[in-house]
Amino acid sequence: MDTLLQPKAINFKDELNEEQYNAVTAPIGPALVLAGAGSGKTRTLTYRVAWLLSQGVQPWEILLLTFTNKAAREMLERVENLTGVPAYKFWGGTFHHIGQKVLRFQGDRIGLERNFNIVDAGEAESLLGEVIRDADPGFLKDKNNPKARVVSDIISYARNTCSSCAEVVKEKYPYYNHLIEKIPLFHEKYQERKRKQQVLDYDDLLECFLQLLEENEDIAQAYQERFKSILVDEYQDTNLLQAKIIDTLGVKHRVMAVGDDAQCIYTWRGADFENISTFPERHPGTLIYKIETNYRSTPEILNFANGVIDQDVTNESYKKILKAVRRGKQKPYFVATVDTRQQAQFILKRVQGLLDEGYRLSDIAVLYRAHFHAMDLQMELSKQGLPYQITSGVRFFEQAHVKDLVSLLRFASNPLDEVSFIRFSSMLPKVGARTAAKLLKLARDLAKDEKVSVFKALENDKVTKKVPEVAKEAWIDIVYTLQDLYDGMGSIAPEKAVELAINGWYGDYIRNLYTNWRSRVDDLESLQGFASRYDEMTEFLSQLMLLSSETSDRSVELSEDCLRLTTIHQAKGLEFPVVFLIGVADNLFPLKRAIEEGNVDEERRLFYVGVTRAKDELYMSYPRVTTQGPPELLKPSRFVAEMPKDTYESLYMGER
DNA sequence: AGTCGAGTTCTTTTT
DNA sequence: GAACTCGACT
Repeated sequence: MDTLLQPKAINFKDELNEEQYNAVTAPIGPALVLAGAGSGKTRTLTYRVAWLLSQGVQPWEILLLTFTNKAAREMLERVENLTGVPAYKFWGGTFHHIGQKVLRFQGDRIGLERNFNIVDAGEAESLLGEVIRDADPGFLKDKNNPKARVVSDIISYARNTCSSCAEVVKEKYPYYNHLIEKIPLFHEKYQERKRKQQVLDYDDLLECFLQLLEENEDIAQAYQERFKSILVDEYQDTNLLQAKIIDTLGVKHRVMAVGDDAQCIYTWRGADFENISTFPERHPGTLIYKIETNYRSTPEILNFANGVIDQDVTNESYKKILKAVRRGKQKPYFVATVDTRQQAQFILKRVQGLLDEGYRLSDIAVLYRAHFHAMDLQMELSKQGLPYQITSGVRFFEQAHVKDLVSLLRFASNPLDEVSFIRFSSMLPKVGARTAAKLLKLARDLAKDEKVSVFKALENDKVTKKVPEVAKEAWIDIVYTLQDLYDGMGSIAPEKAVELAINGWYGDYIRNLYTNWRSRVDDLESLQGFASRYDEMTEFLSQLMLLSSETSDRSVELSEDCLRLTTIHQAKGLEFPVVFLIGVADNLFPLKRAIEEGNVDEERRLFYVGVTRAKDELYMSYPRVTTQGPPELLKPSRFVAEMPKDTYESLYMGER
């Protein structure tokens, strides 16, 4: 009977090693899979899904939670290839994505409208800034007080760790102890303000999700019954809030958590690998599976990696030693260069050598701790005309012109969203946040009195006469665009809406504002292309806000074969035949700030993640002098210095 | 009161 | 390069 539903016959025993096979075929029930780097974690998860299907579990009864959008996409793609079951049939995505989806349907139970908007970190910060200015006008002017950014960090950390702002201040920001009353107050006002505007920040997507489940027994039960199996990837990087969501959803003891405590690199966002060690207590009957065979790297690289993580003393709970199966080649290189320019030249030269040996550019990745470490390298690459793809700080959807345009759509979709209103209004001459807020209030009052929509009220004389003279013409144009968008909100597709907005006032505006308006219009057109993938406005807008990993690398899209530059955080889960780790010096990696704050162990785990991305060859390098800021002499990173000398090979460039 | 432009400083990691 | 500050201008 169960063979009827089995889409493709898979011989699990033949295609997996014993460790993987045991985890994949674990009985349905709570399970913890401790999978070391390069041990085939994704493969295990993919086959687990296939195995569940073979046991008669339906795709929509499986929930797959990942940490990034990319991971979710890749995983489901592999499942589709393996089983033939299309990816969309599963519930899969980031915690934020799933939270958004559930809240869209059932958020009304906790006071959310269906068309709530999502604000990104920057918008959340400026909203908080406004709240603070309202509650305490002098606060941000005082240099001794934290900036809105820092207050935002404190609040966010508290929310993600399910603790109070007061506790976070006490433990992580003792020098702000005198603000221990104020910050919770800001927090409270901030929550109110968001709710009033029907906007959610990233943390809300998790927090409200949990709240919904906790306060509504029937909804919680429905999901608990629905999901026969919940798979969680990168479990070591979940925070307490996420762990609670999983525990609530998986109360029927059906969670399989997959992770590696040695790769926990998100504690700054509240991740807590204790979630792993206490998992068996919270899920009685948990079976534990260890996968330690590494298929990725050469023994030399693994030996080095094992040594790196061995120095981490905080983390003894589930010690793993990765076992290599590959044959050796050569030890990792550690190269000292004179400065960042020479470091760049070294990489270019070595890349050329690798190409001669038969590697392709796409086999090679350059990894670093922070984006700005790669600045010189970028310049050198451009100069030499070597194609590269960088997943850089500024992401496609975060570019100003994209956000400007989207703010029109967002306001049309949710007219309570003041953040968006202020954004597009501020583009007008002589209009800033204050004037915009005033105009909106005026229009709202008017709409209420005369029982018309806000969009109609915006064109009323009483409002327009408060618009600065120079901005009047543009104002009317915007209002018409908004009205068109609003009228079509229920009926027109997102693609059409984007088109409407581009052809309206905004299209003219950027042509006059930017000299490179051509490429900006191109961006907006690709946004339109992206919109065509969605039928519903709210879905499209949410995706925009949650898909930050979509990058703005239009210059290289043409050539597939190019060098990859990324931060280690973004390289998590990826592998490359050849890896260059740059900036491997104390104060760069580990970062100065991390040393000062005593977070070296997290940096070490991050270093470990970087090292274990490499399959065949690993090059670590550092500049002896940095000219970023005041010139400074750098020493080799302690992560390398503390290693036995015979685990790597030192090279020296330039004069001593 | 609020906007604008010039000049200055400092860059972590992500949903 | 962006985010901030400061002083001038409307």
